[in-house]
Amino acid sequence: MNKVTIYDIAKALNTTASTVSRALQDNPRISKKMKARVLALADELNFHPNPVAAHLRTGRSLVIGVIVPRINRNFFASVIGGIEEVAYENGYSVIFSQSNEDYETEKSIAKTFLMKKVDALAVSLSAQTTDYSHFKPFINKGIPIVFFDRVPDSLEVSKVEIDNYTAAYQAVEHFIEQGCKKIFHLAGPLTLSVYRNRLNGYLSAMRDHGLTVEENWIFSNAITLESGTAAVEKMIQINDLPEAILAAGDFSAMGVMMKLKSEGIKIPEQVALIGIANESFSEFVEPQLTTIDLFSHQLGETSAKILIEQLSQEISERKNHHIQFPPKLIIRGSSLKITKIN
Amino acid sequence: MNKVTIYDIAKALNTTASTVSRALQDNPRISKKMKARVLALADELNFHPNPVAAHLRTGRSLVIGVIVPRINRNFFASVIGGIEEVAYENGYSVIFSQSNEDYETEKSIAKTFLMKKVDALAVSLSAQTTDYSHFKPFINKGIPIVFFDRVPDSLEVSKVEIDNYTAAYQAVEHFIEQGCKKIFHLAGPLTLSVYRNRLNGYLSAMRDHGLTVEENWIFSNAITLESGTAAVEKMIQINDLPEAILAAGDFSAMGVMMKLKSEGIKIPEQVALIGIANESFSEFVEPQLTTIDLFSHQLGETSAKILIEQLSQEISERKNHHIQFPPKLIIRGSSLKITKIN
DNA sequence: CTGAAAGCGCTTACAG
DNA sequence: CTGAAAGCGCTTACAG
Repeated sequence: MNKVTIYDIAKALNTTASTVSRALQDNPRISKKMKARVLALADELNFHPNPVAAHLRTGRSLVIGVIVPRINRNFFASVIGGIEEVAYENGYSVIFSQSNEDYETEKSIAKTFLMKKVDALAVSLSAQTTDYSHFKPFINKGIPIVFFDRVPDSLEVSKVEIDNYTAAYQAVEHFIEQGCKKIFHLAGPLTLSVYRNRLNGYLSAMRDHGLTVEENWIFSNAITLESGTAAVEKMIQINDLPEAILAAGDFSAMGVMMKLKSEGIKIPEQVALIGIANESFSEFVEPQLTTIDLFSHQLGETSAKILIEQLSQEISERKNHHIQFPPKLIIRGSSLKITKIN
Repeated sequence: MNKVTIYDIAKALNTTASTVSRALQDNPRISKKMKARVLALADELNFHPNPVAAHLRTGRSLVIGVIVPRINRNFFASVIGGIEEVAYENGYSVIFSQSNEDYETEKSIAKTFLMKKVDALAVSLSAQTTDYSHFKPFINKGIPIVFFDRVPDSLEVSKVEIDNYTAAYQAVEHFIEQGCKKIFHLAGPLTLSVYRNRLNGYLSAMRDHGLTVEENWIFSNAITLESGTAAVEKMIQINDLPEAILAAGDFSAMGVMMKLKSEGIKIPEQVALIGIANESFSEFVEPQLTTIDLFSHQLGETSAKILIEQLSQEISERKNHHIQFPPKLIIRGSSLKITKIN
C-alpha cells in the first residue's frame, strides 16, 4: 500500500534513482546486470512508476481524448470501441465526452481536454458546429487531431470518413435499377459535410440519369425516428408519395418504415427504402432494411492509428491523412422491387 | 502558447505563487482585492492551472475509470453516457476500457487504471469473471468503486442494478396471465448473478404457479442473436415448441423471433416472446418485442453519483450503497396472446 | 492576509 | 556504465 518509489528501489540496491529510472526504461546505458536487479526488485515490490509524475516531467499523458455527439448510438459506440482497442494496445487510454449535439458543450469539452493535457484528440462534430476555432489550440500546440465521420471541410487536419457522395449516388442508382424515378431524400443537418455530401450524391445521380428533382422531394434535418415519421405524414397529407426514399440515416429510415407500415403502404412494392449506417436493427426489421455500411469499427481503428503514428513522429514530419473508405451498399428486402427476396 | 504558470502571474502582480494558488482556489484567507487581481490577470493570460501538477501534489486526478464488457451494446453505451454526464457536471472526466468479456483483459485494465491513478472506478463484470481479487487494491487504497448491472455477489462494495429476480418473475406471470403454461427460458452465462437472478425469478414464478419446469426448458449461456436462433433450431429438431419464451436478453430474443418467423411460426399466437434490456430495436421489429427496461441511463447516473458522493467523504464515513431499481415490464405485441394489440 | 520553503515522483542534461 | 542535481507546476504546513 505505502507507495514504493524509485528511491526505495535505489536505496535497496545501493544505487541512485537515475539508474533505476533508466533501468526501467531499458536504457542501453545501463548494464544488463543492473537492469536485471532493478526489474527483479520492482517486480517483487509490485512497483509501477507513477505516470503522473512522468507526465509532469515529460509532458506526455498517454491519454487520447475523444469527443462524440453522443455515445448512445451504435455507430458512435462502435467507433469509440475501435479507438479504444487500438489505443489500449499501444499503451494509451481513452477519455471521452459527449457534446450532445451542442456547440457550446463541444467547445467546453475541447477546453477541458486541453487542460487535462490529452496527447491527442479524435472528434466527430456536433450538428451545431460551424466554427472550428476551438480546435486551433490543439493544432498550434502540435497535439495530433483527427476527425471522423462528421469532419470539418474548412480545416487542414486528418480526416477519416466514408465516401458519402458515392454512397448516396450508388443508393440512387440502385433505386433506378429497380425501376424507380420519383425518389425522395431525407437529408440530415446540412451544417455537416457528411450530410451535404450525401445530398449532393443524391442530386448528381438523379441529374446524371435525367431525373428532375422537385423541391418537395427533399426533407432537411431529418435523421431522427420522429423526423422520418413526420416526413411520411407530410407526404400523405399532400397526397404525394414517392416510389423510393433514401434516408440519410437508419433511424429516420426506421421512422419512415414504421409510418408506412402503419398506413398499410407496402415496402418495397409501393415505396422502396434505403437507410444509411447499418445499425444492428436494420437486419432485424421486416422487411430488412437496405442500408450503407459506415465501417464504424474500422473508422475508429484507423483514427486511432493515425494519432498514434503522429505521436511517434516529430511535428515537422507529420502530415495530414485524409482517408475515405469506399461505401458499401448492403442490399436487403426494403429496396428490392424487382428481384424480391426475404 | 508558451505556458503560463502561477509564477508568471505572481511575478506580474508582485506577489508569490502561494497567494496566486490560494486566490485561484478562492481560499478565504486571501483578500477580495487580491483575488480579483489574480483572476483578472489569469483570465487575460488565458491561464489554467495544470491539473497534472496538482494531481502529483494532491493525489487527486479528477478521473473516473469505467470498465465494461463492450461499449458496442446500446445498454452499456447508455450506462456510460449516464456516467459521463454526471461526471462532467462535477468536474470529473471518464476514462474507459473494454474487457471484451475476457477475465484476463479485465484484470489488466484494472491494473492500468490503478497505475493511472483514477480517483474512482465503475465496473460491469465480464462473463468470465468469477474471482474479484483484482478489485481489492482499489478497496484497500480507499478508491471508491461501484459495480453496475453485472455485479459481484461476494464482495462488499456498492452495487447498482435492477431487481432481476422480480423482473423475470413478472415476465413469467405475464405469460401465465396470457394463458401460457409451457414456458421456456433462455438464460445468460450463469457465472453472472444478473443471469442467475433472472433464472431464479423464472423458476420461482413457475413453481409458485404450480408449473413444473422440465430440464430441456432451460437453455444456458444464450444471450447472443446466434444462440437464440440455435435454441429454436433445437426445439424444432426435437419437435418440442413452448407456448412462450423468456429470453435473458433482447439479442437472443431477436434470434428467437427471426428463426420462428422464418419457420412460419406465429408470434405471439403460437409462441409468445419476452426479451430483457429494452434495446432500441425492440420497438422497431414486428411484432414489437415485449421486454424489460433496465434503466440504463439512470444506472449510469446513479453509479456516478455514488462515486462522487464518496469522493467528497472521508473514507471512514463512506458506506456501501446497494441500489435495486424496480423492474419495468414493457408490454408489446410479442407477448399478447389474448388482448391482441399492434 | 501574505510569504518562504518543501515536496509530490519522476526524467534527463550534464558530468565523470 | 553510473551519479548528482535540477526541474516539471502545483499545494500546503509552517511561520509571521
